[in-house]
This record gives sequence, structure tokens and C-alpha cells, in this order.
Amino acid sequence: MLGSPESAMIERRSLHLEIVERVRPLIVESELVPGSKVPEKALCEQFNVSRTPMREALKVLAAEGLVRLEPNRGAWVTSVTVDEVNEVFPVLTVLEALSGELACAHITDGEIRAVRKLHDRMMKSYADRDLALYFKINQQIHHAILLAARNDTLTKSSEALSARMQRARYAANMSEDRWAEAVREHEQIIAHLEARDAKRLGTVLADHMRNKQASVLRWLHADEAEDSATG
Amino acid sequence: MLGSPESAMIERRSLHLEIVERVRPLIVESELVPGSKVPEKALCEQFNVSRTPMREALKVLAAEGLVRLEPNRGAWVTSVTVDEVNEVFPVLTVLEALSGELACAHITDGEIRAVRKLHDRMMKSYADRDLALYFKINQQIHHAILLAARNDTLTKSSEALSARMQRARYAANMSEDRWAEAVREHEQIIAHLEARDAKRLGTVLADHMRNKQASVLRWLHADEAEDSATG
DNA sequence: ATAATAAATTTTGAATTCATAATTGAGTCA
DNA sequence: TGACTCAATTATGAATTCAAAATTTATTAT
Repeated sequence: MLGSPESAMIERRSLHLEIVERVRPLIVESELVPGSKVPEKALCEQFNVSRTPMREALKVLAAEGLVRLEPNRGAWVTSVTVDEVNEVFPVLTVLEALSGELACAHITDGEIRAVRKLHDRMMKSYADRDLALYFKINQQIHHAILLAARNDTLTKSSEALSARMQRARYAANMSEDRWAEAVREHEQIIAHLEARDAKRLGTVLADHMRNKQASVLRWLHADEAEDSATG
Repeated sequence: MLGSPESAMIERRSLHLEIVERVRPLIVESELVPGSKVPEKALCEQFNVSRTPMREALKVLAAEGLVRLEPNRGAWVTSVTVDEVNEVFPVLTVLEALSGELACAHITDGEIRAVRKLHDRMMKSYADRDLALYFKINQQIHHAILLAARNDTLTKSSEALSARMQRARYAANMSEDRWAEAVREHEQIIAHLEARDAKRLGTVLADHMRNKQASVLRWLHADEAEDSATG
């Protein structure tokens, strides 16, 4: 046993949570492919843990909506469907708006400067046409705003739903027009944040999220078309 | 073994979920007292299940925020604190507003009539000064609106947070004035729903929730005062 | 060759076991 | 009495075991 490298092993505190935090990115990053079966045994071997904590972790991931448990048939990676997008995004939209409003009330000057730095770096990544970097910084900005809202419940709810949507790797599909629009929205986001204009920041964040929803839907439809063409 | 009555036993499908749905009300109804240890062994005996599915269930309940897991010290029933109320209610408020807006778009005439019936019965319970019944129907109304929103993600998120707040059994503390105010708000809720006025329904539901938050906070403070007086 | 059935294998769900950590309680000493 | 130690007990976390269900493979009949 134990053919896995040292770095893949887990020893600290709450084992099942440790596993949740290791398996979740595998799902979010689509390393575990949507619609496929979660390879329970292989994951146990990979992390060198027994089935008990792994199965506990899968139950938590099921509660988060990242896997679906079929009685006597195991755990399956959920996939991003049109219906799911149309369900999750409206919720995410109001949470995002709330995070903006609360952030304006609680964010420190130092945190605003930090977001500004992220924003400027993101603009550079746009100028450089570095989509991957753009998306990474993008997420960091949204995360920073959530943290500034000083509401763990909001952060947890929002990031759980975000994780479900993040699996849609629609980035590659994003049009030049949409990218330019997103950039303009982000200019407004940083401006309203620096002005601590809660209402306007909430509104633009909500609009931003609705546009993202539309973008993800376009990606989903393109994906479907591709499937029916090649498959 | 097995001194528990037939009705307390569990046999169907997904055992851990079955347990979640049995233990959750014990927490929401405060039969498991806030701040106390979850009696894992006793619950296993009560439901006649082994520790494995019980512990899986506790992990799910921890994800929902109803219990807190302390490594090597077991599971503890979380209690409703001022900080938690001030965190959860703002989120609940925007979700409730969203549910109203979506409900206006999707609710059927039949469902509206059903909510109207609930509303009228609730008004009668108010006239009868039957607080317990009032609260029960109240919840049914909010649940009916959530269902009419046709968004499972929203329903799940909202009811998970509601469950956490429901443990605050602030009803007994609700003032006559607050009760009268809540009733007026409900008159508006049913009116806007029947008019399918999404924006206004969203707004009044949000206001209603904010008033509820204030009411819960008053109850919490009264409770604290009582503690420092008697304890 | 194909479909249907039956046997073998694997996977799943849940009980049990076992090592370790935490708690309790008895005994000791100031 | 009260604080402190250390043994006994209990609870916890996680691996293992075991029965049942599902899946795969082999076999038979058409």
C-alpha cells in the first residue's frame, strides 16, 4: 500500500474536511469529469485514507451540490446544466449585490487599495490578452469584496454556489465583446467601491453577474452544438 | 438491544439522509439544547443505527451550521448568537425578496388561492390569539412562496438559513405591537402576490424579514438579561 | 450470433473493531 | 480543603469487516 507521494498524504485535524477541501478542487477544475462516477476507491488510495472519511466527505460535497449520491450506485460528479445555471445565478446575483453593499460599509482603506492593485493587474492581463490570468485575478477581486462584507454566512453561501458554476469553464468561449464589456463593468466596480457607494456597487455587481449568466448559457449552448456535431 | 418503539426505527433508502431529517427537527425545535453536546450514542440507540451513518449525518448538519464539530471532542449544538443573527438575516432578507419576485413570475392561480386560504386562516389565528398556530401557518406561507419561485437552489439555501434562525423561539417574546405590525405586513404580502407585483412583493418581504431580525435581536437581549438576572 | 440467464466479481452501505485522545475519578500531598 | 497527579473509563476518529446490491463475465438456449 501507499504508492502515493508524501505530498499527497493527509494527516492533520479533521480528516473528512481535509478530504472535502482536496476533492472539491478536483471537481471545480473538472479533473473529475462532470457526469462521471466519483472513483471512491482510487481517491482513497490517492489520499491514503480509508473509505469512512472519504464517504463522509462525499456526503458533505453532495450537500454542496458538487456530487449526487445514488443509493447503492455511489457518488456521481454533477454537471452544469442549463436549468442549474438558471437556478443558481439568480441566487448568486442577489448575494453578490449584498456583498457589494456590505463591503462598502465595512471595507478598510487598506483593503480598497489592495483591490485597486488587483484591479490594475487585471487590466494589465486584459491588455496582454492573458485570459487565464484575467480570470484568476477576477476571482480574487470578488473574493476580496466578499471578505470585506464581513459576513461568513454570506461568504460561505456565495462561494458554495460559485464553486458549482465555476465548473463551467466558459472562459475560452467568452467573446471579445463580452470581455470588453466585463472590463467596463469592472471599471465601475472599482470606482463605486472607492467611492463606497453601496447602492451603485450592488447594482453593478448584480448586472455583472447577470451578464456572466448569459455568457455561461452561451457557452453551454455552444457546447451542446459541438456535442451534436462531433458526438 | 432495540428498546425503542417501532415508529422510531429507520429502514428506507439513504440512511444518513434519513438521520439528517430526523435529527434536524430535534435541533430546530430545541429538543437538543443549544450549546450542549450532541448525544451521539443516545441518538444511535434511539434510531437504532450504528455510529457510521450517524456521524455522516452530523457532518451534513455541520455543513448546514446546525452543529459544530470539535476535533476529538464531538459534535455540539450551535446556539443562536447576536453575531449569527446579524450575519444570517441580511442573507435571508435578499433571498426572501428574490423568492417573492420569482414567485410572482411563476405562481399559478391555484397556488395563489392556496396562499390566500393560508393567509385567512392565519388572520383567524391572530384574532384567536393563537400564537403557536399563527407561527405555524406563517411558515407555511413563506414555504409556499418559496416553492412558487420554482428554484430549488433558492429553496434549499433559504430553508437552511431559516432553520438556523428558527431555533430562536422568539415567538413568546414578540410584543403585541410587533405582532400587529407583522399582520399588516402580511396583508401587503398577500395583496402584492395576488396582484403579481414582483417588485413590491420583494420589498415588503425584505422589510418583513428585517423586522423579524429586530424582533429576534430583542428576544436575544431579553434572554441575556434574564440569564444575568437568574443565572 | 444474439438474447437471456446464471455465476462470479466488484462495489456499496453500514456495523464492528481498534488505536488514540479526552474525560472522569481516585489517591496524594501541600 | 484544595490543587495536583496518574490510573481507569469513556468517547472519538478512522480502519476494517461483512452482508447486500449492483455490475460484469460466463454460459446456455434459441
